Order: sequence, then C-alpha cells, then structure tokens
Amino acid sequence: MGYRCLMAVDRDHVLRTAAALLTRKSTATMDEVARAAGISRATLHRQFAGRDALVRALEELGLAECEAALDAARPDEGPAADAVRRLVRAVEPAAALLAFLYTENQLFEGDQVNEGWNRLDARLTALFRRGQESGAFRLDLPPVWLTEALYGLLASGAWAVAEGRVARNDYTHLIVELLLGGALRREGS
Amino acid sequence: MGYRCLMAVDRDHVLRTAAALLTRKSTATMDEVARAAGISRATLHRQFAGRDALVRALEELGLAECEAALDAARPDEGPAADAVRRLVRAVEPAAALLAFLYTENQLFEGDQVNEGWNRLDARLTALFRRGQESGAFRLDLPPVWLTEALYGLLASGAWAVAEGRVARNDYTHLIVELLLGGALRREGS
DNA sequence: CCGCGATGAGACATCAACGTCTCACATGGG
DNA sequence: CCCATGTGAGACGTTGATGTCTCATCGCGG
Repeated sequence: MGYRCLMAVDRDHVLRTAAALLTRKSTATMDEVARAAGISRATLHRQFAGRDALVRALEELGLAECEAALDAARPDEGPAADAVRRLVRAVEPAAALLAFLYTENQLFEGDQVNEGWNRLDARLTALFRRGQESGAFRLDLPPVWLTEALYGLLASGAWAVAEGRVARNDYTHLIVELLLGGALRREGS
Repeated sequence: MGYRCLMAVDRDHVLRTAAALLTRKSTATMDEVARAAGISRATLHRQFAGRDALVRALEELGLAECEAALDAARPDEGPAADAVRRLVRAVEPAAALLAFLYTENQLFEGDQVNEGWNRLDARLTALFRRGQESGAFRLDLPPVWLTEALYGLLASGAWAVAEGRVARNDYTHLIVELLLGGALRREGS
C-alpha cells in the first residue's frame, strides 16, 4: 500500500504552482492551473473537488504560511518595531499568495470568511497595540488600521515587484520603512 | 430634437451606479449592473457595447476623477507634504472606484494599460520627487514606490471603510498620516 | 506474469453570462 | 392625432468554463 504519501507531496506541489499562477492571473482556468502543475485536468479535479475547493485550499495554505511567519517573527519579543521588521521579512515568500487572497476575499460578500483570518488579524492587531502601549507607536493610528495597511502594502509591494517597478531585494525594506517611518524625513536623523 | 442630452446624463448615472456596485462586487453581472442602475439589460447594452466597454468607460471615469483631484490639489504649490494631504482629501470620493480599477488592472497582463495611468503615475511620482528634492521626504524610498504605496493605501482604506473597520471620516487622516508619518512616534513630538 | 491503482486524454452534459434580436409600449413632438 | 424614438421585457443562439464520465495506458508490487 502506498500510504497515499505520493498524493500528499503532489498536492502540495499543485497547490504552490496554482498559487504562483493565480497570483499572476487571478482568472486562470482550471485547465491552465492543471497544465501549469504538469498534470491533467482530471487529476486536478480528483484532488480538488472544484475551483472553490482549490481556492479554499489556497486560502488555508496562505493562512498557514502567514501564521508560520508570524510565529517565526516572535511578535512578543523585543521592541514592537523590530518584531514588525521580522514579520515582514518572514512573510515575504508568501506575499504574492497573500495579495491574491486579499483581493479575492473582497468579493466574498460577507458570506463565510475563513475564521483563520480573524485570528491572524487579531494577532497582528495585538502586535501593533503592543507597540502603542510600549510608547513606540503613535496613538492616533488604530491597530486595526495598521493591520489593514500592512495587508495593502504587502499586496502593493508584491505587484510592484511582479511588474518590475521595484527590485525584489528592496521589498522588505520599502514596506517596513514606509509602514513604520513614513515618507517624511525624521527630525532626529 | 432632443440633442441626445438625456442620454448623456443617463450615461453618467449608469456609470456611477456601476462603479458603486462593481466596487462592492467586482464580478457583478451585466444584468445586475443594469438592475442597479434602474434600466434594462438591453438599454445598458445600447450604451455600452459590452462588459469590456463598460470597464473601459469606468476606467476613463476614474482616471478623469483622479486627474481632477490632482489638479485641485495643486501638487506644485507649497510644501509637498501639504500637497499630498490635499490630494488624498480630494481623491477620497473616487477612492472606491480607484480600488476596483487597481485590482482589475492586475489581470491586464501587460496587454494594453490605458496610457492615462502612466501620465497619472508620472504626475504622482513627480510630486513625491519634489518632496525629496525639497528635503522634506526621505531619500531611501523611491518616488515610484511611494506612488504604488499610495494606491495600495487608498484601496486598503476604501475596503476598510466599506467593511466598517474604520470610520469614513477618518479615511483621509489615516492614509495621509501613515503614508507621510509612519507608525512610529516621532522624536520631536 | 497479473492485477491494481493512479493517471492522461478526451467526450459529454450542464450552466451561467454574454451578445443579439424582436416586439410591444409609452412618451413626447410635430 | 400620428409617428418617431427610446425603452423594457424577454426569447434565442453562442461561448467558455465547469463537473462528470469513460477508456486506454503506465508503473509497480505481489
């Protein structure tokens, strides 16, 4: 018996290929997704009941990667600003997928948003709140807004990189510096 | 003779209604768009050859509103930071439409992006560059990135408002303060 | 060598949106 | 009053993606 082990690795490969494709072309066909993954449409359909199931699986993948990045960033250790820096750096590989899911979720008109996003939002919001309470972050920008803005900047950055407007290596720096420091020069430096 | 004047006002009304609907549900049907505008699908088709034509028209509308907002903000007068503030305030009414077009354009895979966007990008980039050259903006964030980030924040803000996460009245303030000042408290204040 | 399971290729029906068409209506001007 | 124009309602064919199905093939273990 094969223990279905091959199916598992294939599934992950298909998922990541689909993520890479749908990130670039969010309206890609099931056939295109299958072709991109090097499998037939039939096999794709055997692993994911339909397009919805595929998107759901991508959602869980992106969510898991974000949570993993957040865990790796140790959001409760050290200055909040440094934690944000670590977080953005850690989440960079998943940024494109996150951008896809972020815009995709705009058309889930309130039906069922994966509960996982709420948990992730809560953790991010908590990080920003910690920054405020420690005196490092300003108080007139609500943690909820900072969370939302982080999503937006991650997506914008991913697209800017994809279109060649900014260098891939600058991605983390540009996002972190803008989110934390803003465009204005600081009086201190 | 009716001078076709009624068609003009109807066209504008349809366009704005479509903008409001597609902003919330980017996959809305032509039938839904027509119904939302209070007209029949046939009439909608008489005014816009197809869905593509409708999106193109929306693109021109959003572009025109952005250019108008930029004109009204007088981007060449006074401190660049104040100009950005005026710009965000002026572009707020068009923010939702801009958010729709911003994500919609992600799937124009390089074919034909309306030349108007390039002009708008150039004007925004020039504003940020002026801020750098005047010494007000930091130099390690390229104007191109600031432009891209502005789009992203405008979209994020529009969605956050639509979902009730932030108050509509705070929209301008939140975006401008984050874009210019960042999340960190400034040493000076 | 045989059989089992997974796969690829492709046919097939379904469905939703689209675009086009016709026809009836009603509204307003001549 | 009459007609021209714009409109609503709806039928119709087309298209593209989807989901399901069958069948031939291939690889691998027994």
